[in-house]
Amino acid sequence: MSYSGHAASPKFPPFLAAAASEQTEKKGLSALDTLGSVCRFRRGETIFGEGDELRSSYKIVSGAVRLSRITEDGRRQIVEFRTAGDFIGFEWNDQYALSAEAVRDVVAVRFIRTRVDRLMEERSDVRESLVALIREELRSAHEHLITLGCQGAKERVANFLLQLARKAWVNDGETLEVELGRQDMADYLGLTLETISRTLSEFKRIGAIGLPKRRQIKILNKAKLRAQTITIN
Amino acid sequence: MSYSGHAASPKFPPFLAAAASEQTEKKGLSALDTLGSVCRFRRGETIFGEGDELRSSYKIVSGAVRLSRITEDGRRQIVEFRTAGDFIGFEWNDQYALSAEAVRDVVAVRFIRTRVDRLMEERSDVRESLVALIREELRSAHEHLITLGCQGAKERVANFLLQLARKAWVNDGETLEVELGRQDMADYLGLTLETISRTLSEFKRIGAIGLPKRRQIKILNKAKLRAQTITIN
DNA sequence: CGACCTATTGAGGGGACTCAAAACATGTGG
DNA sequence: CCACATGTTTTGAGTCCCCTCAATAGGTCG
Repeated sequence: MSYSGHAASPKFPPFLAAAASEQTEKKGLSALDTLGSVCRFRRGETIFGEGDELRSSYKIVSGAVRLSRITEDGRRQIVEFRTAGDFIGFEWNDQYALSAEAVRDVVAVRFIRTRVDRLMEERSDVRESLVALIREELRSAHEHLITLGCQGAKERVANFLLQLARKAWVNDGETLEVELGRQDMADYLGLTLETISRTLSEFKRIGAIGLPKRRQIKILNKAKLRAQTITIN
Repeated sequence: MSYSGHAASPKFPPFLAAAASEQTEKKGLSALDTLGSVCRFRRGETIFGEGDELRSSYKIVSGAVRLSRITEDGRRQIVEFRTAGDFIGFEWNDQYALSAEAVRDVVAVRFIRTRVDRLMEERSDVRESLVALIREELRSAHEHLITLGCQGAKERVANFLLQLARKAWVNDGETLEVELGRQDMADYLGLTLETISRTLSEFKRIGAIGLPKRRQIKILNKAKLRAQTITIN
């Protein structure tokens, strides 16, 4: 992802604006650009909570966010991770259906809901794009259902890594700069952190991945990983 | 569910029209009524297939439908069951993201997609209602993710039964006329049919449910069932 | 009645969980 | 810079839950 000429500039607001705008255009939502304001969240901070009144939505400029639900008895299911260029909080009406927390430091653009609603009424293209966003979320949830309903641990982890590699997590060539703890991966994949750890260790043993340091995963051999996603059964 | 005075009438089309209309109004989609045509599907019949071009959407008048995805290697995940009053095929654009099959004989109203689109452009209330439908689907998928990601077999089955009881499956007082095979329940809950069978047998043993005959489940004690949904952990 | 499909029940095995300890990172204050 | 405290990750041992395979029972339909 190139930030045109701004990457070298130390000035922050114009840099962010450029990055934000570039990302927004891709989803046909450049009309939003005029009504957002930049904001920041520290790692671990809550952006919004499940059940809270829905006042604002966000576009992520940098960092990563986890969207999750907690059951009454304290079990957590992470529904999705969102990264640079993704939108959060647009998929509901009155209140947030999921909690959003910063997995690592996040820069985002905040949109006041009432203004978004007004824009939606005026511009059918924005409306269409936002509905497309919800549809995409639904598609992704269906994919996730298959993971949790049909797959074994190795399949889940391997698919997850390949999924991350396709998204914005890739740093240089193949190193995933995943600022994700084992517990987060576990809660996303419906496993325990020990199972995640063991599975990653095994992938490392067979040379599919490398684990250079804490919270970094290097994809060494996609074919071997893909082989793990197939169960002979 | 009462069909006003028509229930006694043997004439079919007006009866169906009344039932259909009544159900549609509840979701703010009565404007659809004028452009639908009644159609039927036998048990097991495919209504539409995943990946097919999206030409029509449906409202279910009676019967039940399963929405599912099949993985390349043949595993099936049922995403949702839909019954009388529910809509299917409205949540996507170009092609169906899920397959729909009749679990038992289905009477439905078919809506040609192009006409629905035209109506949506004209009437913002219809548009709103259809987006609300997608949102509801998304909420339901999130609920399902928790089931598959966090719960044990007994919890899944117990919750499922209570869920059915809340929906349109109830016949008389408490007997669920579930025209669902064990395999369907298994594919919905991410279990095997043997586990479903064993779990139901145990619920029967403790007096929570009765299994009067094939494909009928009688809820005898909701409290006991609810107790099964809680794991002391 | 017999063929077929679905459901139940049993025995055994395996995969993921639980509990626990050790290894490793990261941050803090002396 | 080191010593220490804290939090995360890895690894091990043992258990349990659910799956697999297999046989039996029950229902339905010709």
